[in-house]
Amino acid sequence: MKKVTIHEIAEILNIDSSTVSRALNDSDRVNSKTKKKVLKKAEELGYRPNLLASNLRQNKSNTIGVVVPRISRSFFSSAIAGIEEMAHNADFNVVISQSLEKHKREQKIVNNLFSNRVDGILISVSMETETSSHLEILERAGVPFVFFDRHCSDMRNSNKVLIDDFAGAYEAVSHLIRNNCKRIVHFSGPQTLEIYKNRLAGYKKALESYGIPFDPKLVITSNLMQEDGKRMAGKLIKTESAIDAIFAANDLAAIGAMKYLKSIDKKIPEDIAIVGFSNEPVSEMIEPSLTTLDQLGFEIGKISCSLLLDKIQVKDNESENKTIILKPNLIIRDSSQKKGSL
Amino acid sequence: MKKVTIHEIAEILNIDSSTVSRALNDSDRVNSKTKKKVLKKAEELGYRPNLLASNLRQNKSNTIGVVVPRISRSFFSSAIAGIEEMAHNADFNVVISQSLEKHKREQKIVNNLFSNRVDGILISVSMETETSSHLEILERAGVPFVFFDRHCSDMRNSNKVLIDDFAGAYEAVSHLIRNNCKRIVHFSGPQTLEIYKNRLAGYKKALESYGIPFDPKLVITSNLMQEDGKRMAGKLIKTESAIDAIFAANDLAAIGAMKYLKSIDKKIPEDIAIVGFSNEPVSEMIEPSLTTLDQLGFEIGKISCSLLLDKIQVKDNESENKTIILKPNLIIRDSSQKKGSL
DNA sequence: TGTATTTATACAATCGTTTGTATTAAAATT
DNA sequence: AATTTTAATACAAACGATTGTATAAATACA
Repeated sequence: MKKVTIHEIAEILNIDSSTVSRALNDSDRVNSKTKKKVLKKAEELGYRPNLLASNLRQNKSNTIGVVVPRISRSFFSSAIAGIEEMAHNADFNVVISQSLEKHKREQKIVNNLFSNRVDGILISVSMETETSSHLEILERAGVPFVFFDRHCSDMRNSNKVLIDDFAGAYEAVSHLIRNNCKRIVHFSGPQTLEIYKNRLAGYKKALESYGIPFDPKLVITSNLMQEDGKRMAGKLIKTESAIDAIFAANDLAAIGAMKYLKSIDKKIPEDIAIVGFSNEPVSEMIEPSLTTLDQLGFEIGKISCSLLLDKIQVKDNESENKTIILKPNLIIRDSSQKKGSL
Repeated sequence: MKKVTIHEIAEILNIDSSTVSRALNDSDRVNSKTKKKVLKKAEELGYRPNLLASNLRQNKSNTIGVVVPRISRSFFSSAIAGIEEMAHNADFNVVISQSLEKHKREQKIVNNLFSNRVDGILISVSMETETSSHLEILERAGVPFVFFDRHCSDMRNSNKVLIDDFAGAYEAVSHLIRNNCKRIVHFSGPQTLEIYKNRLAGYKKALESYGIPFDPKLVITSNLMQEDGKRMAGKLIKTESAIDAIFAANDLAAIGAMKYLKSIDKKIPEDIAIVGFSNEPVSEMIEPSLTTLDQLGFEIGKISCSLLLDKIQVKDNESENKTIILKPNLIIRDSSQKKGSL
């Protein structure tokens, strides 16, 4: 019923607890016969080390904390898979928390991770997060952290692994243009988030490159839920009859639009071509399958974790901060390829 | 750079650390003026309690551990959402781990949670897990745990919150029959798993209730991937031309079948009605939207967490173990309702 | 005024480890 | 045989909080 400690083992074997500790940690300061006795007794009693005590003493936890907006989003669960693979290889534990896009919860989580003395933190901030003040505590105490995908732009000097949203958007829109689309709508997200700003910028740049004038009426901002996609598509069809493509800043909004357009008998991609962003699993299941940008979740997870582990291991805490940028992959499916195009 | 402790605060204010501790915990044994001084200084120095030390001393962590096969499965992420809601209300923290369906990893996770002295554990076991031996350590030390959805059937007496797969399948098939379906195919899963056995049994029972003879040729077992669904549908169309409905033991296989049937111009639900199982998000996004059984992930999460919190709070550890069984909800969508039926 | 009570704080032990230093006995070296 | 070295273990102080008990000063009561 009570939890077994090294002291009990020590008492039973009539040796000191420090010897038991060293035996369990396979130190060469203890005789191999004693080691065997200790190991046997520990096994027998079902001994499990108290990591609270151990971590407290050693001032490290061999654990990294991960903070994401939602674990259910495919990009984030893939990233977590990558993080766990890398961390477990290095014999680190991983604890996962989700902010549910709330800044308050994110703040609480960071404080809690810090209070539990994790060795480092990987974070992708919530939509509500505008400043990095809740991370100051980490800087002050020298706890290394790495942003992935979403970062705090007010923090001039930080470690981050990002997706090149600009390049992704540019490629997506270029693809649409090469498929003979001329009036291309962009569904954009909250402009507080860097990523949506960059996707919008990539959209504009692509238009410019191909000599298509930018029309602000074709950019609509929302929270990019499926319902938003439907609603926005509905509004557009009424006011802008000539549109021939939609580039949505996420898949959900793209799918919402697609459903609405199908319901009013628009053909996709013949009448209106659609491209999403994120490569959610659903994007290849719907019909027509959705062209989208894969954000390399697993890859990002691995890379950012490896960067964090580097920071943790070199205690030289003034090592240069790093920014790594990955280009998303355009996955071309059926929703964007008008026949007769190249 | 160094982490702030109560001792530093004590030294600066020239008081004892025990007073600082009591001040921070708002004890009435310390003068309100002193409290204010302490709080102000703590804030100023960016003090954050060391929970390793605090939990060690108090022999509790206010944390519950959650073990699931994969966080990316919608059912599990919903369950986690339910767990977190309930836990946070009760001021408990939640740490999430995924076994990735590996028994070895599950074992490691359980040991690690125990070593970190979580107050209780919620677990849905991996596909590979056949016995409960890796949970003995919890029983021995009196750490309460609750199974949800998937449990260890070798453990005679345990706390668990389960889905009534039999009833769900029965309801799904009854629904098809009431929609004038007579030759109903069942896509079943690995018979090693309780859940698939029960779904098959529910299917049989429904047929029996409505006086439809059971035909073993209409039951096909696979791993229920999307490809399996396609393949099985293809085979069936060739050999059993009279079929008018499919009840698949998961959504993926149902969607695979649906895609194949659409590709050969079968009308759904007019020619063939389809029902899935699990209510994956994609099931309402595809067309026609898929009738399926919702497994009440959020609900299960809340209920099992509440059960666990009860066990944690009554230290009387010989309180009766509980089994709670929830009936899944049939979500009727477009894929199963033949027109002209009731 | 002297004693009892209250209030505010200090002291010290504790949680379960780890780890530097001290101790003792045995082995190796001279 | 005397001394040094090595090996194996014991002792004790940490890590940072909590908490029971002791103490001192201030207030209340007689």
